[in-house]
Amino acid sequence: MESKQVEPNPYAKNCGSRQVIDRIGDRWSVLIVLTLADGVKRYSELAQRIEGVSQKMLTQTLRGLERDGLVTRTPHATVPPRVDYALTDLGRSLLGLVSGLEAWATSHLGDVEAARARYDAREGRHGSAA
Amino acid sequence: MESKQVEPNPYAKNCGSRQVIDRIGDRWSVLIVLTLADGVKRYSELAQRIEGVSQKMLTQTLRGLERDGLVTRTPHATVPPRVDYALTDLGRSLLGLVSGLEAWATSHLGDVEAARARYDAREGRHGSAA
DNA sequence: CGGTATCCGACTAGATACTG
DNA sequence: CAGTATCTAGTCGGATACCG
Repeated sequence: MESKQVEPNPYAKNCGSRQVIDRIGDRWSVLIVLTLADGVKRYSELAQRIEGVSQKMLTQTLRGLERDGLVTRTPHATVPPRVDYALTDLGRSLLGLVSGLEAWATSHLGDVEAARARYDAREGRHGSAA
Repeated sequence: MESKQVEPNPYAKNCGSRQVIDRIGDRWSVLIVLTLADGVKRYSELAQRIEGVSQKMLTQTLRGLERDGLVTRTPHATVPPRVDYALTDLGRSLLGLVSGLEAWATSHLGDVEAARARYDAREGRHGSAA
């Protein structure tokens, strides 16, 4: 078989690496992975910890992460029911990157907000007072 | 709720750091920053290099990045017109992270695809054929 | 060339109601 | 407790048309 393995290129629209970037970029994925950083969590813990996520989005994102092999889902047949979520090795391999993202967001938030304020102030003077 | 300056916390829905994560997470933002990594580019070069982006999304994302202080926009009053885009220092500070993202996506693409195939195969046996 | 404005369809995400 | 199903509003994003 001579199907050449071209290197993954996120600029190419058909390349799967773009899907991977999409998943990482997902607003809830990042927060979920971050929340699972310090160990296994149950569904309700995630829901509580991640402010503003709806049940639908939480479940949906969790399923996506599970599908991509980043988290494991472990249901317990107890009553009341209980489901545990944890990072896989693959998920953990992403942790450094994701917490780097959080760190960047946290430390450069001020810069970004200042830049926005500057830009928005500029909007007003398009040549005429508005 | 809280006018006190608490430390940025992406879990809190009102915290700006979530907006920052959103911007980074944006599918086109990542690709644009990556494309600008090796220097200034003009609008048409970006459009060409980033496959599948529409003019609307390219301009819109570029404006967002400019507003957030990550890229500069430099129009030249020549004919035909020409606009150059480049990363700011802030934008460059993000480069390591973003290319780390690309590297992760590239190197773990196979794992993710395998996990997906495994998961999807599982779907078929929910107890009923479908 | 490098946009902007508008229209409109497709997908997203939230609220709600119900189930194992 | 941990979901699933459904409905719907809002947003996103592509195509098109036109301007500086």
